[in-house]
Amino acid sequence: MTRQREITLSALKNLDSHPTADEVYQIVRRRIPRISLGTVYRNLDVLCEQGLVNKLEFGGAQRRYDGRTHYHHHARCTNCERLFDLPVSAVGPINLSLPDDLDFEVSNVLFEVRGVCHACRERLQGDGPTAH
Amino acid sequence: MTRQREITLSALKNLDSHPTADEVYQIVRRRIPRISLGTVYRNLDVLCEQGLVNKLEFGGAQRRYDGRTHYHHHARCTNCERLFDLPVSAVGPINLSLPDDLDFEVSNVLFEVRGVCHACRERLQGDGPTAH
DNA sequence: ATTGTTGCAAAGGGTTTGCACGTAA
DNA sequence: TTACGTGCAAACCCTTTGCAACAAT
Repeated sequence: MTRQREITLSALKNLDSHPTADEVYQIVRRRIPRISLGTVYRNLDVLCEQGLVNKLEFGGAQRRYDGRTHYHHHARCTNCERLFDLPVSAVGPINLSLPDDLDFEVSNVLFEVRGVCHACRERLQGDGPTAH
Repeated sequence: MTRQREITLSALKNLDSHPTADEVYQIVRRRIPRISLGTVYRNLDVLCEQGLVNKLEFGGAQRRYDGRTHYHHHARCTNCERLFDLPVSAVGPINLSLPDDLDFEVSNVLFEVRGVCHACRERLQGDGPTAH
């Protein structure tokens, strides 16, 4: 556990957002100015393998990282690309019954709740009809 | 509706797989050898906007296109990256109840069933303990 | 000593874009 | 004719990688 890895981890743990690798890089850089983005990527990978951090990959969007590793879902604003945590209770139980003849071994199911967040709705309304 | 766009559309409609843009390109090229990959991308975009085709974006995987536009889910093999259609009935009703204070306007929910397909499981078992 | 990690810079893969030319309406 | 679509190639963005120097055990 190098200084670089340690600080990368604590940056993520102290954040309650879901930063991209580059955002993590910018934060870590304040304490280790010469760290490289490659190192941040590598360390985030290692920390994921160790289960200390989660990698969030959403369709058509940049990868993000999450310092909270307990099981939860996310809502993604398709306007500003921010993510919002959803408690597990926000999504009812999932009943999967795949066709037998498919013979597919499910390992996990990923939800992606997409929509527009509060802030963006306000902004879009303001912009809407009267926009320049 | 140009020849390029027409043939791109029919390529996708005649396929029951979920090709990447490049796979569509390879197919269309057999009939329009000088078509460019850029044109295929642009036409797939237009066809999506017209609702004639669907764009499938999965976390951490290459984008794929789907000529069947009725509502259905997919199972994705994390080994070979192939997609398998799931009838709507394979997934029970989704009950979302987002926290009120989040004030998030949901537009759609995307499922990603991940696992290993039949063919890959067979292959992996063969490879398994006795692999090279 | 040995293995793992770093910074750097370049390569990589998929997708998008600027441009001048060509084609559909 | 006018707007739109095309082929080409370069740009783009995010992520990964090769490498030689360096640090951890």
